Amino acid sequence: MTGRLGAAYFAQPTLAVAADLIGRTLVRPPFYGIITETEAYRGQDDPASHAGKGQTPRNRMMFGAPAHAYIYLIYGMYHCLNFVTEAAGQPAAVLIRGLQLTSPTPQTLDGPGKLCRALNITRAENGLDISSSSALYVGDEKIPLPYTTTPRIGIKQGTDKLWRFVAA
DNA sequence: ACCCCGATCGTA
DNA sequence: ACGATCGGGGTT
Repeated sequence: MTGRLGAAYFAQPTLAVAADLIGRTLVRPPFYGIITETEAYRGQDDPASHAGKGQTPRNRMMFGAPAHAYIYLIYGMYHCLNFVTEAAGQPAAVLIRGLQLTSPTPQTLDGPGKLCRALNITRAENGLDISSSSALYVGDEKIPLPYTTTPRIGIKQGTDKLWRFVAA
């Protein structure tokens, strides 16, 4: 008997969620995969975050309720999947960067753009409530995986923070 | 209206 | 090391 992670889970501090998601199962029927890489982004005191300079039409999901998807287009051709964290009004999210697919075909997805491309995730689903959607959610079972922390990838500010979490 | 550039990726 | 590709956001 398994369930899913809901609003109470994603309302936790962003760093804790980003670390804890390593080893959990992302469900995107017909795809299942173990989350192997994440990054934390917070609006406050985080110049690397989209929400670092306040709310805009693009980043508004980050300011909303936890357990919703924040999906945006990057470099004109790739999408990035995030899960909104912390309480509504507090801008924060966790970027899902790596997945070890187990079904329907074993495959390593290393990189947020590749991940979204493989799972057919686009901003058409921006704002999706992953606490109730059957199209996308995170299972509550967990495989304990050791992980390391590093600076986040592809940013020019905030590189001093070790907010990237990678399964060892 | 214009300009810059990005939480990326594949190829060279 | 570099080009693809385009929308967001700040500036004129």
